[in-house]
Amino acid sequence: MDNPFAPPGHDHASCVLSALDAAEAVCARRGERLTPLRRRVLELVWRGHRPVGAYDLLAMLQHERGRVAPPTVYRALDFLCEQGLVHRLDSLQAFIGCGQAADHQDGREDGRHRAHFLICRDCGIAVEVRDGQLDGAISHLAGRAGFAISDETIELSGRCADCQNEWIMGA
Amino acid sequence: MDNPFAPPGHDHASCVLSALDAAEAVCARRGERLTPLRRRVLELVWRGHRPVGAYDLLAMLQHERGRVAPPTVYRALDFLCEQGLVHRLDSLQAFIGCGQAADHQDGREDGRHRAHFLICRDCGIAVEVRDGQLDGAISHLAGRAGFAISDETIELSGRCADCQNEWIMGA
DNA sequence: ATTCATTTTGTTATGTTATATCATTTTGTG
DNA sequence: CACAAAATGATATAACATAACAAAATGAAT
Ligand SMILES: [Zn+2]
Ligand SMILES: [Zn+2]
Ligand SMILES: [Zn+2]
Ligand SMILES: [Zn+2]
Repeated sequence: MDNPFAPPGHDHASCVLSALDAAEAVCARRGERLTPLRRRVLELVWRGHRPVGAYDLLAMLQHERGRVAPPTVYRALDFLCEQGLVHRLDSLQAFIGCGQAADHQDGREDGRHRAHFLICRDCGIAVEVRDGQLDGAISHLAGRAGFAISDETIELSGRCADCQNEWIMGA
Repeated sequence: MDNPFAPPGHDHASCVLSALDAAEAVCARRGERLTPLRRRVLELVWRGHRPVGAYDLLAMLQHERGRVAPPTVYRALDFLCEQGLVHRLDSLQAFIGCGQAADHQDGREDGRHRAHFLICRDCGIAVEVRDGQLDGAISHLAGRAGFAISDETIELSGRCADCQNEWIMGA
Protein backbone atom coordinates (compact mmCIF):
# COMPACT_ATOMS: atom_id res chain seq x y z
CA MET A 1 0.00 0.00 0.00
CA ASP A 2 2.12 2.87 -1.21
CA ASN A 3 0.09 5.69 -2.65
CA PRO A 4 1.84 7.00 -5.77
CA PHE A 5 -0.24 10.20 -5.88
CA ALA A 6 1.69 13.34 -5.04
CA PRO A 7 0.31 14.77 -1.77
CA PRO A 8 -1.28 18.24 -1.93
CA GLY A 9 1.46 20.04 -0.01
CA HIS A 10 4.54 18.55 -1.68
CA ASP A 11 7.41 20.61 -3.03
CA HIS A 12 6.13 20.92 -6.54
CA ALA A 13 8.76 23.43 -7.59
CA SER A 14 11.25 20.59 -7.41
CA CYS A 15 9.00 18.39 -9.54
CA VAL A 16 9.11 21.09 -12.22
CA LEU A 17 12.83 21.67 -11.91
CA SER A 18 13.73 18.03 -12.16
CA ALA A 19 11.42 17.60 -15.13
CA LEU A 20 13.06 20.50 -16.95
CA ASP A 21 16.55 19.31 -16.05
CA ALA A 22 15.75 15.81 -17.26
CA ALA A 23 14.36 17.28 -20.48
CA GLU A 24 17.50 19.31 -21.11
CA ALA A 25 19.62 16.23 -20.51
CA VAL A 26 17.52 13.97 -22.72
CA CYS A 27 17.49 16.43 -25.60
CA ALA A 28 21.19 17.19 -25.31
CA ARG A 29 22.04 13.51 -25.42
CA ARG A 30 19.87 12.97 -28.50
CA GLY A 31 20.89 16.11 -30.33
CA GLU A 32 17.33 17.44 -30.20
CA ARG A 33 16.56 21.09 -29.57
CA LEU A 34 14.60 22.05 -26.49
CA THR A 35 13.81 25.53 -27.74
CA PRO A 36 12.46 28.26 -25.45
CA LEU A 37 8.95 27.64 -26.71
CA ARG A 38 9.12 23.89 -26.18
CA ARG A 39 10.71 24.37 -22.79
CA ARG A 40 7.98 26.81 -21.80
CA VAL A 41 5.21 24.47 -22.94
CA LEU A 42 6.79 21.67 -20.94
CA GLU A 43 6.91 23.97 -17.93
CA LEU A 44 3.24 24.85 -18.37
CA VAL A 45 2.30 21.18 -18.66
CA TRP A 46 4.08 20.72 -15.37
CA ARG A 47 1.95 23.39 -13.71
CA GLY A 48 0.60 20.55 -11.61
CA HIS A 49 -0.07 16.84 -11.65
CA ARG A 50 -3.38 17.23 -13.43
CA PRO A 51 -3.60 16.57 -17.17
CA VAL A 52 -3.87 19.80 -19.17
CA GLY A 53 -5.81 20.34 -22.37
CA ALA A 54 -4.04 21.71 -25.43
CA TYR A 55 -6.38 24.67 -25.45
CA ASP A 56 -5.64 25.40 -21.80
CA LEU A 57 -1.98 25.60 -22.74
CA LEU A 58 -2.92 27.76 -25.69
CA ALA A 59 -4.75 30.17 -23.39
CA MET A 60 -1.75 30.35 -21.04
CA LEU A 61 0.60 31.09 -23.91
CA GLN A 62 -1.75 33.70 -25.31
CA HIS A 63 -1.88 35.31 -21.89
CA GLU A 64 1.88 35.76 -21.87
CA ARG A 65 2.65 36.31 -25.58
CA GLY A 66 -0.44 37.71 -27.25
CA ARG A 67 -1.55 36.00 -30.44
CA VAL A 68 -0.71 32.32 -30.46
CA ALA A 69 -2.42 29.81 -32.72
CA PRO A 70 -3.25 26.14 -32.03
CA PRO A 71 -0.48 24.72 -34.26
CA THR A 72 2.12 26.39 -32.06
CA VAL A 73 0.93 24.42 -29.07
CA TYR A 74 0.33 21.17 -30.91
CA ARG A 75 3.76 21.26 -32.51
CA ALA A 76 5.44 21.73 -29.17
CA LEU A 77 3.33 18.95 -27.69
CA ASP A 78 4.13 16.66 -30.60
CA PHE A 79 7.82 17.22 -30.05
CA LEU A 80 7.57 16.66 -26.31
CA CYS A 81 5.51 13.49 -26.82
CA GLU A 82 8.01 12.17 -29.35
CA GLN A 83 10.80 12.71 -26.86
CA GLY A 84 8.75 10.96 -24.17
CA LEU A 85 8.73 14.09 -22.02
CA VAL A 86 4.98 14.44 -22.16
CA HIS A 87 2.21 11.88 -22.57
CA ARG A 88 -1.23 12.22 -24.05
CA LEU A 89 -4.06 10.71 -22.05
CA ASP A 90 -6.47 9.48 -24.70
CA SER A 91 -9.32 9.01 -22.28
CA LEU A 92 -9.14 12.70 -21.36
CA GLN A 93 -7.76 14.22 -24.54
CA ALA A 94 -5.22 15.94 -22.36
CA PHE A 95 -1.49 16.00 -21.70
CA ILE A 96 0.68 15.36 -18.68
CA GLY A 97 4.38 15.60 -17.95
CA CYS A 98 6.24 12.31 -17.98
CA GLY A 99 6.84 11.03 -14.49
CA GLN A 100 9.83 8.92 -15.54
CA ALA A 101 11.80 11.35 -17.67
CA ALA A 102 14.74 11.10 -15.28
CA ASP A 103 15.03 7.29 -15.55
CA HIS A 104 14.57 7.36 -19.32
CA GLN A 105 15.97 4.08 -20.58
CA ASP A 106 15.20 4.94 -24.19
CA GLY A 107 13.04 1.97 -24.99
CA ARG A 108 12.90 3.00 -28.63
CA GLU A 109 14.70 4.96 -31.27
CA ASP A 110 12.63 8.00 -30.43
CA GLY A 111 12.13 8.85 -26.79
CA ARG A 112 8.75 7.21 -26.30
CA HIS A 113 8.22 4.52 -23.73
CA ARG A 114 5.46 2.49 -22.14
CA ALA A 115 3.34 4.70 -19.92
CA HIS A 116 0.44 3.49 -17.80
CA PHE A 117 -1.74 5.76 -15.70
CA LEU A 118 -3.98 5.99 -12.69
CA ILE A 119 -6.36 8.92 -12.99
CA CYS A 120 -8.39 10.18 -10.04
CA ARG A 121 -11.80 11.47 -11.02
CA ASP A 122 -12.23 13.42 -7.80
CA CYS A 123 -9.02 15.41 -7.50
CA GLY A 124 -8.15 15.14 -11.19
CA ILE A 125 -4.58 14.05 -10.55
CA ALA A 126 -2.98 11.46 -12.80
CA VAL A 127 0.13 9.42 -12.06
CA GLU A 128 2.30 7.37 -14.32
CA VAL A 129 2.86 3.91 -12.90
CA ARG A 130 5.07 1.02 -13.83
CA ASP A 131 4.37 -2.55 -12.92
CA GLY A 132 6.32 -5.59 -14.01
CA GLN A 133 3.41 -7.93 -13.47
CA LEU A 134 1.19 -5.78 -15.69
CA ASP A 135 3.89 -5.54 -18.35
CA GLY A 136 4.26 -9.30 -18.21
CA ALA A 137 0.53 -9.93 -18.51
CA ILE A 138 0.33 -7.66 -21.54
CA SER A 139 3.30 -9.26 -23.26
CA HIS A 140 1.94 -12.70 -22.53
CA LEU A 141 -1.52 -11.81 -23.84
CA ALA A 142 -0.11 -10.33 -27.03
CA GLY A 143 2.24 -13.25 -27.49
CA ARG A 144 -0.54 -15.81 -27.27
CA ALA A 145 -2.55 -13.88 -29.84
CA GLY A 146 0.43 -13.56 -32.18
CA PHE A 147 0.00 -9.81 -31.90
CA ALA A 148 2.95 -7.40 -32.16
CA ILE A 149 2.32 -4.40 -29.94
CA SER A 150 3.59 -1.03 -31.04
CA ASP A 151 1.63 1.23 -28.68
CA GLU A 152 -0.19 0.83 -25.39
CA THR A 153 -3.00 2.96 -24.06
CA ILE A 154 -3.54 1.96 -20.45
CA GLU A 155 -5.47 4.42 -18.33
CA LEU A 156 -7.25 3.41 -15.16
CA SER A 157 -9.80 5.90 -13.88
CA GLY A 158 -11.23 5.90 -10.41
CA ARG A 159 -10.57 7.39 -6.99
CA CYS A 160 -7.19 7.80 -5.38
CA ALA A 161 -6.60 6.74 -1.77
CA ASP A 162 -6.76 10.30 -0.45
CA CYS A 163 -10.06 11.07 -2.13
CA GLN A 164 -11.55 7.85 -0.77
CA ASN A 165 -10.47 8.83 2.72
CA GLU A 166 -11.95 12.29 2.40
CA TRP A 167 -15.32 10.73 1.82
CA ILE A 168 -15.01 8.57 4.89
CA MET A 169 -13.92 11.51 7.02
CA GLY A 170 -16.77 13.64 5.75
CA ALA A 171 -14.44 16.39 4.57
CA MET B 1 -1.11 -19.08 -30.19
CA ASP B 2 -4.75 -18.60 -31.01
CA ASN B 3 -5.40 -15.57 -33.14
CA PRO B 4 -8.55 -13.81 -31.91
CA PHE B 5 -8.89 -11.69 -35.05
CA ALA B 6 -11.82 -12.64 -37.25
CA PRO B 7 -10.49 -14.01 -40.56
CA PRO B 8 -11.36 -12.07 -43.74
CA GLY B 9 -13.75 -14.66 -45.14
CA HIS B 10 -15.73 -15.52 -42.02
CA ASP B 11 -19.53 -15.58 -41.89
CA HIS B 12 -20.00 -12.03 -40.75
CA ALA B 13 -23.74 -12.05 -41.20
CA SER B 14 -23.89 -14.39 -38.22
CA CYS B 15 -21.69 -11.99 -36.20
CA VAL B 16 -24.27 -9.28 -36.84
CA LEU B 17 -27.24 -11.52 -36.14
CA SER B 18 -25.89 -12.79 -32.86
CA ALA B 19 -24.97 -9.26 -31.79
CA LEU B 20 -28.48 -8.02 -32.50
CA ASP B 21 -30.05 -11.03 -30.81
CA ALA B 22 -27.88 -10.58 -27.76
CA ALA B 23 -28.81 -6.88 -27.69
CA GLU B 24 -32.51 -7.66 -27.82
CA ALA B 25 -32.11 -10.15 -25.00
CA VAL B 26 -30.03 -7.84 -22.84
CA CYS B 27 -32.42 -4.92 -23.23
CA ALA B 28 -35.50 -7.07 -22.67
CA ARG B 29 -34.05 -8.45 -19.46
CA ARG B 30 -33.23 -4.97 -18.18
CA GLY B 31 -36.42 -3.28 -19.30
CA GLU B 32 -34.50 -1.01 -21.67
CA ARG B 33 -35.80 -0.09 -25.08
CA LEU B 34 -33.84 -1.12 -28.16
CA THR B 35 -35.71 1.23 -30.46
CA PRO B 36 -35.48 0.96 -34.26
CA LEU B 37 -32.97 3.80 -34.35
CA ARG B 38 -30.76 2.28 -31.69
CA ARG B 39 -31.00 -1.12 -33.26
CA ARG B 40 -30.09 0.31 -36.63
CA VAL B 41 -27.10 2.17 -35.22
CA LEU B 42 -25.94 -1.03 -33.55
CA GLU B 43 -26.30 -2.83 -36.85
CA LEU B 44 -24.27 -0.15 -38.60
CA VAL B 45 -21.56 -0.34 -35.94
CA TRP B 46 -21.46 -4.06 -36.70
CA ARG B 47 -20.82 -3.41 -40.38
CA GLY B 48 -17.47 -5.02 -39.76
CA HIS B 49 -14.83 -5.58 -37.12
CA ARG B 50 -13.26 -2.19 -37.66
CA PRO B 51 -14.04 0.66 -35.28
CA VAL B 52 -16.40 3.23 -36.81
CA GLY B 53 -16.40 6.97 -36.25
CA ALA B 54 -19.56 8.69 -35.04
CA TYR B 55 -19.57 10.84 -38.14
CA ASP B 56 -19.26 7.80 -40.38
CA LEU B 57 -22.38 6.45 -38.74
CA LEU B 58 -23.99 9.84 -39.18
CA ALA B 59 -23.23 9.76 -42.90
CA MET B 60 -24.70 6.26 -43.22
CA LEU B 61 -27.87 7.32 -41.45
CA GLN B 62 -28.14 10.44 -43.56
CA HIS B 63 -27.78 8.30 -46.64
CA GLU B 64 -30.81 6.24 -45.69
CA ARG B 65 -33.00 8.82 -43.87
CA GLY B 66 -32.10 12.27 -45.17
CA ARG B 67 -31.42 14.92 -42.55
CA VAL B 68 -29.91 13.48 -39.40
CA ALA B 69 -27.99 15.55 -36.87
CA PRO B 70 -25.02 14.53 -34.71
CA PRO B 71 -27.00 14.28 -31.44
CA THR B 72 -29.12 11.54 -32.97
CA VAL B 73 -26.06 9.38 -33.45
CA TYR B 74 -24.39 10.29 -30.19
CA ARG B 75 -27.52 9.58 -28.19
CA ALA B 76 -27.86 6.17 -29.73
CA LEU B 77 -24.17 5.48 -29.12
CA ASP B 78 -24.46 6.67 -25.52
CA PHE B 79 -27.31 4.27 -24.94
CA LEU B 80 -25.49 1.38 -26.56
CA CYS B 81 -22.33 2.11 -24.57
CA GLU B 82 -24.30 2.30 -21.32
CA GLN B 83 -25.77 -1.09 -22.08
CA GLY B 84 -22.33 -2.46 -22.86
CA LEU B 85 -23.37 -3.30 -26.41
CA VAL B 86 -20.85 -0.94 -27.94
CA HIS B 87 -17.48 0.29 -26.74
CA ARG B 88 -15.68 3.51 -27.47
CA LEU B 89 -12.01 3.18 -28.35
CA ASP B 90 -10.45 6.28 -26.86
CA SER B 91 -7.22 5.90 -28.79
CA LEU B 92 -9.18 6.06 -32.07
CA GLN B 93 -12.18 8.15 -31.09
CA ALA B 94 -14.29 5.46 -32.65
CA PHE B 95 -16.83 2.83 -31.71
CA ILE B 96 -17.00 -0.92 -32.02
CA GLY B 97 -19.62 -3.55 -31.27
CA CYS B 98 -19.11 -5.45 -28.04
CA GLY B 99 -17.57 -8.84 -28.66
CA GLN B 100 -18.93 -10.28 -25.41
CA ALA B 101 -22.54 -9.14 -25.49
CA ALA B 102 -23.70 -12.74 -25.49
CA ASP B 103 -21.82 -13.71 -22.30
CA HIS B 104 -22.83 -10.50 -20.54
CA GLN B 105 -22.39 -11.19 -16.84
CA ASP B 106 -23.59 -7.71 -15.89
CA GLY B 107 -20.59 -6.69 -13.87
CA ARG B 108 -22.35 -3.50 -12.83
CA GLU B 109 -25.72 -1.91 -12.36
CA ASP B 110 -25.64 -0.60 -15.90
CA GLY B 111 -24.53 -2.92 -18.64
CA ARG B 112 -20.92 -1.79 -18.83
CA HIS B 113 -18.07 -4.19 -18.31
CA ARG B 114 -14.32 -4.38 -18.56
CA ALA B 115 -13.25 -4.28 -22.16
CA HIS B 116 -9.68 -4.61 -23.39
CA PHE B 117 -8.65 -4.38 -27.02
CA LEU B 118 -6.09 -5.38 -29.58
CA ILE B 119 -6.12 -3.02 -32.54
CA CYS B 120 -4.31 -3.81 -35.77
CA ARG B 121 -2.91 -0.75 -37.49
CA ASP B 122 -2.58 -2.52 -40.82
CA CYS B 123 -5.98 -4.06 -41.38
CA GLY B 124 -7.78 -1.76 -38.94
CA ILE B 125 -9.54 -4.59 -37.14
CA ALA B 126 -10.02 -4.42 -33.39
CA VAL B 127 -10.86 -7.33 -31.09
CA GLU B 128 -12.08 -7.34 -27.55
CA VAL B 129 -9.99 -9.67 -25.43
CA ARG B 130 -10.29 -10.99 -21.91
CA ASP B 131 -7.37 -12.22 -19.88
CA GLY B 132 -7.44 -13.29 -16.26
CA GLN B 133 -3.76 -12.62 -15.77
CA LEU B 134 -4.18 -9.07 -17.07
CA ASP B 135 -7.24 -8.50 -14.90
CA GLY B 136 -5.30 -9.80 -11.93
CA ALA B 137 -2.29 -7.59 -12.60
CA ILE B 138 -4.52 -4.55 -12.85
CA SER B 139 -6.40 -5.33 -9.66
CA HIS B 140 -3.17 -5.98 -7.86
CA LEU B 141 -1.61 -2.76 -9.08
CA ALA B 142 -4.64 -0.71 -8.07
CA GLY B 143 -4.84 -2.47 -4.72
CA ARG B 144 -1.24 -1.70 -3.84
CA ALA B 145 -1.81 1.96 -4.69
CA GLY B 146 -5.02 2.11 -2.67
CA PHE B 147 -6.75 3.11 -5.89
CA ALA B 148 -10.39 2.24 -6.59
CA ILE B 149 -10.86 1.67 -10.31
CA SER B 150 -14.13 2.65 -11.90
CA ASP B 151 -13.14 2.54 -15.56
CA GLU B 152 -10.39 0.97 -17.61
CA THR B 153 -9.06 2.09 -20.94
CA ILE B 154 -6.80 -0.66 -22.23
CA GLU B 155 -6.04 -0.55 -25.93
CA LEU B 156 -3.04 -2.27 -27.46
CA SER B 157 -2.16 -1.14 -30.96
CA GLY B 158 0.11 -3.00 -33.30
CA ARG B 159 -0.04 -5.67 -35.99
CA CYS B 160 -2.19 -8.74 -35.93
CA ALA B 161 -0.76 -12.15 -36.80
CA ASP B 162 -2.24 -12.17 -40.31
CA CYS B 163 -0.83 -8.77 -41.20
CA GLN B 164 2.61 -9.81 -39.96
CA ASN B 165 2.46 -12.89 -42.17
CA GLU B 166 1.44 -10.88 -45.20
CA TRP B 167 4.62 -8.88 -44.91
CA ILE B 168 6.70 -12.03 -44.75
CA MET B 169 4.94 -13.54 -47.77
CA GLY B 170 5.39 -10.34 -49.76
CA ALA B 171 1.68 -10.00 -50.44
C1' DA C 1 30.98 36.82 -43.22
C1' DT C 2 27.98 34.82 -46.92
C1' DT C 3 25.50 31.38 -48.72
C1' DC C 4 22.39 27.84 -48.36
C1' DA C 5 19.66 23.98 -46.65
C1' DT C 6 17.15 22.65 -42.62
C1' DT C 7 14.40 23.37 -38.78
C1' DT C 8 11.36 26.02 -36.20
C1' DT C 9 7.77 29.26 -35.64
C1' DG C 10 3.96 32.35 -37.39
C1' DT C 11 -0.46 32.76 -39.72
C1' DT C 12 -4.78 31.67 -41.81
C1' DA C 13 -8.09 28.56 -42.70
C1' DT C 14 -10.43 24.39 -42.09
C1' DG C 15 -11.48 19.70 -40.51
C1' DT C 16 -13.12 16.51 -36.95
C1' DT C 17 -15.41 15.14 -32.77
C1' DA C 18 -18.88 16.12 -29.30
C1' DT C 19 -22.42 18.65 -26.52
C1' DA C 20 -26.02 22.19 -24.96
C1' DT C 21 -30.64 23.54 -25.51
C1' DC C 22 -35.23 23.54 -26.59
C1' DA C 23 -39.13 21.79 -29.61
C1' DT C 24 -41.71 17.82 -31.13
C1' DT C 25 -43.07 13.17 -31.30
C1' DT C 26 -43.63 8.66 -29.48
C1' DT C 27 -44.52 5.52 -25.81
C1' DG C 28 -46.40 3.49 -21.83
C1' DT C 29 -49.87 4.12 -17.91
C1' DG C 30 -54.00 5.15 -15.37
C1' DC D 1 -58.50 9.93 -23.42
C1' DA D 2 -55.28 12.44 -20.45
C1' DC D 3 -50.95 12.55 -18.72
C1' DA D 4 -45.98 11.96 -17.60
C1' DA D 5 -41.86 10.10 -19.20
C1' DA D 6 -38.81 8.81 -22.72
C1' DA D 7 -37.02 9.32 -27.20
C1' DT D 8 -36.08 11.91 -31.28
C1' DG D 9 -35.67 16.17 -34.16
C1' DA D 10 -33.49 20.55 -34.99
C1' DT D 11 -30.40 24.43 -34.38
C1' DA D 12 -26.44 26.19 -32.68
C1' DT D 13 -22.03 26.01 -30.71
C1' DA D 14 -18.10 24.11 -28.14
C1' DA D 15 -13.80 21.52 -27.94
C1' DC D 16 -10.03 19.28 -30.08
C1' DA D 17 -6.81 18.91 -33.97
C1' DT D 18 -4.49 19.51 -38.59
C1' DA D 19 -3.36 21.29 -43.51
C1' DA D 20 -0.85 24.49 -46.06
C1' DC D 21 2.08 28.09 -46.85
C1' DA D 22 4.99 32.21 -45.30
C1' DA D 23 8.55 34.04 -42.47
C1' DA D 24 12.26 33.70 -39.39
C1' DA D 25 15.90 31.42 -36.89
C1' DT D 26 19.57 28.07 -36.79
C1' DG D 27 23.65 25.55 -38.09
C1' DA D 28 27.07 24.02 -41.43
C1' DA D 29 29.97 24.78 -45.44
C1' DT D 30 32.34 27.75 -48.14
ZN1 LIG E 1 4.65 17.92 -7.97
ZN1 LIG F 1 -7.79 11.98 -5.94
ZN1 LIG G 1 -17.68 -10.86 -38.18
ZN1 LIG H 1 -4.40 -6.88 -39.10
